[in-house]
Amino acid sequence: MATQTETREYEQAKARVEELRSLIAYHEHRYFVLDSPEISDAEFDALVQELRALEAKHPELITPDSPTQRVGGAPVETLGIVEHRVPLLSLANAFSEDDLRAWHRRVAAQIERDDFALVCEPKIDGLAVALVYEDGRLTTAATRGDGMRGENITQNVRTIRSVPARLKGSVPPRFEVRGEIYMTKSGFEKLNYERGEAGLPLFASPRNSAAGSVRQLDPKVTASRPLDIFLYQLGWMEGAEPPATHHEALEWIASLGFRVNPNIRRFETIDEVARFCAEWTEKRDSLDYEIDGIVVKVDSLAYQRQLGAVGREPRWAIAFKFPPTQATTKLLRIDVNVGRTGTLNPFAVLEPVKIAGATVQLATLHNEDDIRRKDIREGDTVIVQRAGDVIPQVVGPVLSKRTGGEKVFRMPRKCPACKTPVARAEGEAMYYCPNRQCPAQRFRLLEHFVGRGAMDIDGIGESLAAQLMRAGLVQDGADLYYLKDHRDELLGLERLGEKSVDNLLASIEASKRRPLAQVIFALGIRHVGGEVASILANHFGSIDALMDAETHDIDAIPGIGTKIAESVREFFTLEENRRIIDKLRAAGVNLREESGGAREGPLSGLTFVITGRLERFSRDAAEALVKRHGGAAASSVTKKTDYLVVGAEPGSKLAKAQQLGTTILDEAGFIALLRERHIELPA
DNA sequence: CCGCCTCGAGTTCT
DNA sequence: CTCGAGGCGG
Repeated sequence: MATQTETREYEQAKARVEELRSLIAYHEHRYFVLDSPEISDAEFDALVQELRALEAKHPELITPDSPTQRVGGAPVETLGIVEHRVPLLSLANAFSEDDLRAWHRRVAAQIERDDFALVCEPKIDGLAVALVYEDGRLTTAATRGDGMRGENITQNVRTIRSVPARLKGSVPPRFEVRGEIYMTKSGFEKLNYERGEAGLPLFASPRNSAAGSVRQLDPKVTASRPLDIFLYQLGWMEGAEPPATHHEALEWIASLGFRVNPNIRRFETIDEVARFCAEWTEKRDSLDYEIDGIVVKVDSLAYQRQLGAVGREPRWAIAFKFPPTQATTKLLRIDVNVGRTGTLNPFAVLEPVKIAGATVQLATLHNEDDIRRKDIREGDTVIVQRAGDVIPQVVGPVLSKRTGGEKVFRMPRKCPACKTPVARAEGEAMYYCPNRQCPAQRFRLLEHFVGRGAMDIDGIGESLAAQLMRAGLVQDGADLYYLKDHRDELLGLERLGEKSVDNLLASIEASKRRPLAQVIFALGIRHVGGEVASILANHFGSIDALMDAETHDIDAIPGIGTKIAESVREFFTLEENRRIIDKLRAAGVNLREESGGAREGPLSGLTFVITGRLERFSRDAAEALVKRHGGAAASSVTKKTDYLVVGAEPGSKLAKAQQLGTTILDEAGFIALLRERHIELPA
């Protein structure tokens, strides 16, 4: 009978649907929580597709916790209100180590002992949520709200892939876990970039972005946002004995398949806690999510009960807050610099503001498109931060502080230095001053010529370079080699006595023996940096051979394409540039490759990236050492990187390497590796 | 033609 | 450190 066949098919489908759901749940856990997938993305997608097809055929098998429902249900009119069974408290803040130790003393006094354990957790800058599970299924997710009542965001939280919709094994019939929903920095950047392209208003920060995403009425919007979650506390539970300590509770939460932050540590003393806080103050930027402090909690739940709360703040926990690396200040105006290649570089002139220990007054703004994308206007109140704790950066305007008197920036039509009309090449982001005689360009070119990696002449900085040009003593780098005939004029310059003139002339003299690659680099040919200069020097062996080369001769070299070849060719066809070469030659500057450097060595085939500050040698010296022994030194971490060598205060490269699973060496490890391969270290 | 990998260029502050 | 752009393989 037909019905019998149908029933059998239905039973089979039902069984397969169940199986697929548990398979998918398992692999999602491997991928999103443990970060170690067992199957490829394509294989995973195939499982989801199969489930989707079965559900389409048998809609009655669809349940709200099915992984296919993660893309989001129907939009709602408004988010409902949820009453928290146990209020979500806020935390007292500690702004210094003293505050932290004072808190510890108060706790010790109240429980009458000082040998209690503490748990430290990075304080994620996101959105606090409470998740309620009944019979192993997620039934309610709510925002913190005012601590007593929050908004119902269950539909939206179901779209976050690392939140288990159903728990495995035997679990208490009802319990609540608490955590923080956040957006990764990389996800935020990508999202904002896409919003900019689509002409949508930008989010100010990953935190804002996460909050906005979670409070969407349409879960499909939430599903499209790169959200994730860390759980950090057991709210309440029924029908089972709760653990005795906070860290055991965390272990239990992790064992259920929730994501728990891997950087949580348990300590016995406040000294260790203080050290932990200090460490993270330094390396907070190495994570791909924002943290604004460290939460310190008393581990024992019995002590926690004994300590209780004052008002809305528990006495058993405190938030150690990092000094802010972001601040708001006024953007006074946008000025424009001219680079050595003629590029016009806009930068922000800010009302001075202290950020992370330094007073920031200037910040680069890259180009006109970037300013427009971020909608930054002159007169705006802006958020400023120090990327990697160093380089100041304008994040964006504070729209609520707009008065209407702000001015939209427009790139000047004429070069600010020489008044030549500027041009913007088709499809390029930068404006150029096309005038090769532009004084600003010549000045930057001279600075480049004497700089490190180029002719490396000590004693010429910004001010002396400017004076030499203003006095008419130097027009280009080659003129430096004729300064010895103008001793008297040199002595007439500011802050230049007999002794400094001698030193200056000596270092100019010494620079005549730089290798060919550095001379080529010093010329400042567009698209020719240190790397390309080195390739050209190796290939041609002398300036003369390079000067006489045709475009196709240069183009044929691996690593060199048409753009570079044309740029080199154009440089040497210009009379003024050939004259510079003549002057260098007449002065006795080395214009040929001294000797072919040994390329093979014990590090052949290995690629190193060096980041942070090393103790034993400068980064340049370390890179030179690697290259001298056949290795390659790259500037950014990719799949091809074999070793990341990490010094003090590393930046974002460390996170990238951890993400890719690159082997990470500290300085001692690096030195050990060199010794192992019998490489002598410089004195 | 697209996406990945490298390199080039400009930059801050102490 | 950042972004943009050149080179090149798929």
